[in-house]
Amino acid sequence: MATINDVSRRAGVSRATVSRVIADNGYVSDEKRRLIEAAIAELGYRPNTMARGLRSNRSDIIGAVVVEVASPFYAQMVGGMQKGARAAGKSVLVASGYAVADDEAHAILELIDRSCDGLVLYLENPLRADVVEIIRKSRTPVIAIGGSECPVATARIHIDNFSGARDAMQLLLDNGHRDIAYLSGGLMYRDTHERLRGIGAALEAHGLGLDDIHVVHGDFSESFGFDATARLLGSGRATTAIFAGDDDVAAGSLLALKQAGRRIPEDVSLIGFDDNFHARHLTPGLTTVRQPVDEVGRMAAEMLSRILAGDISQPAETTVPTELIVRQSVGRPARQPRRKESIALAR
Amino acid sequence: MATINDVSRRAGVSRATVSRVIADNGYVSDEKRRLIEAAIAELGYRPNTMARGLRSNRSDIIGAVVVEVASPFYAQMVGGMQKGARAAGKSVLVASGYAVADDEAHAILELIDRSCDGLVLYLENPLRADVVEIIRKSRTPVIAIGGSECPVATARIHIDNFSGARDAMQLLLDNGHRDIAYLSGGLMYRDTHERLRGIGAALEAHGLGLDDIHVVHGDFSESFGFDATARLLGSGRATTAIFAGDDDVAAGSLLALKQAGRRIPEDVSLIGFDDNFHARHLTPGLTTVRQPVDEVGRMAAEMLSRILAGDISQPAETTVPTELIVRQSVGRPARQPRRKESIALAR
DNA sequence: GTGAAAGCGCTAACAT
DNA sequence: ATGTTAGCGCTTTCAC
Repeated sequence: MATINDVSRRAGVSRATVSRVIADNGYVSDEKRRLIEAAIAELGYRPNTMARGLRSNRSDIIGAVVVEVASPFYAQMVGGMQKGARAAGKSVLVASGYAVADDEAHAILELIDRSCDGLVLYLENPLRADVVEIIRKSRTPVIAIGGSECPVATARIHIDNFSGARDAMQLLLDNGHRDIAYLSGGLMYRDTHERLRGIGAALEAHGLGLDDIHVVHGDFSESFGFDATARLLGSGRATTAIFAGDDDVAAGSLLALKQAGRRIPEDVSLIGFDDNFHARHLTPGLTTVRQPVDEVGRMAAEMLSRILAGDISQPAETTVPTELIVRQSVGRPARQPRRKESIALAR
Repeated sequence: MATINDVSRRAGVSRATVSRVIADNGYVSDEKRRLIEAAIAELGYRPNTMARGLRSNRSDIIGAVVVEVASPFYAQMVGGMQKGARAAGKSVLVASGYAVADDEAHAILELIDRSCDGLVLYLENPLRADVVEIIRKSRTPVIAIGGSECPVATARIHIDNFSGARDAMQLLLDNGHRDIAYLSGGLMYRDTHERLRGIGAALEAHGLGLDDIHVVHGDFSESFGFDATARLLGSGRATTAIFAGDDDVAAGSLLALKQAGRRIPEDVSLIGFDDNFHARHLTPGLTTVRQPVDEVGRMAAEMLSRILAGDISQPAETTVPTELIVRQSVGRPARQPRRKESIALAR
């Protein structure tokens, strides 16, 4: 492999001048520039990223920690980051934190060790103290997305779970539902709390409170959706609508409803969260709340690039709106002999 | 940030000895080792990967090019690679090639420039000649997965599309179907050809040939599935079973069938390929062929690690089996007045 | 505008 | 078993 030395010799200039051409900074006369470019082409020279990084202390790599790259949600986010990073001539190195504190710590350390210029962190656990220390020392800018608190974040991108959940709940209420179950994700997630607040706000607007619906806590998984729904149906509780913590939960819930012979939305309405790839492929199409995941990823990478370029005029906190996607899984509840007021309330 | 110099000074040894401890090679007395480890801990020393890489010409990074990280199929594959790489203490740097020759070339060059120790390539286009040259020169080992030819591959992992397609077609034939449409992916993919061969083999075993079914060429997309199926139905052609090129195509096909009021599998049977996440969530559950994508990713990373460790006893070519996943979308065709032999043949 | 010189932090011969 | 030495390929003052 040709080195910068070979190029400089061939072009009859010093290494410094070649360096100026590659990095495209400093003054170089047109003549020498042409000579150098010719030499580069002839030799098939490619700058050595390691040597560059060692010397300049930059790697042009953005490190990203997500919960699990293999899952569509995060994969899309990473895809967005790649696009944003590419525009700035940077690459993305991803590590999965598997929502486990030590794995997350491990992932971050790995990225720091690789001299990532900046980090995008989607964590599910509070940062381990030693990791906080190391990030601080390394002076690496950090963009925190959603998830848990992050004391080292230079900026934060945050999906508007509050409004998303509020809109979803409002849709159910506006349709006349009053016997509603919310299959919530775990309380360790900030998302969960925010969504609960959003749900509370929607209920309040209808003169109700969280106590008036049935909240079940579990996790963001299909099996939770299935089990919780099966239990719900078995309990004999009147439920005309289910709000699932996310689309995976909704998929499980849907399966349980179908197995129990319930029609959707005639017997039970169902609404999800995320607008996963499969949401529209469920039958009926799942009404849900879209989180603009790819866009969030792109934004994170772009923000980081700007920060790295020395642009400090970054808002510390950005909120990205969600969008209600109406498909076929929500309808009006059937007349319910057991609760007269539900008819009265349904305009 | 502390350097190896700080550590050596603090421990009262030479840098070389510290290096031996970090890299865990060469002889170091227990006493000095203890001293060094203490110094490392006290200083919070972390080796600089760039310096290391520059000197040793290894990066412990595996580069991967897939079609598109954001898509669930490749995301899972990358997830598998991460797992395999992690076991060997390596990281995975992913780039997307978007199935565009120049993007693929660009992605590979980027990974090579980053001094990846090895590459895992899932490409959809023949390698550009200059890229072949550069990979050769860099002497980077390459694992090629599926897709197109790759003249620089050290080893090849290959999903058994032939058997998968053969099994799927056989299922249809065994169920008594004779009026079958195959909604194929593009002919530029090796996968497509192999599946066609598999289909041919199944047909042959039943005394038939490819001419006896209706093959439509398109791409691996939901919209192709929808359009092709709509056209099929509009043509008045008798079709009792549709074999979709992949599960996305199947999803589109299913939608078109439902919109046309066809019952699945009573009126038309449907089979897919991939076993995507949503395959089981379609209604009815989609019978399909599972490709063990994550496992392929893991294998690729492990193989590469072994090759990098100097283990040459690698089989040059590995084939990973597919698995027929039987759900509810395939059944026996209804009696067909138009073709008596289809009843006779169905044992 | 260009070159000379000095290292970035580490590893790998080689010597002891 | 440990230290000495000589760079890996590049960038960046600092002169001129």
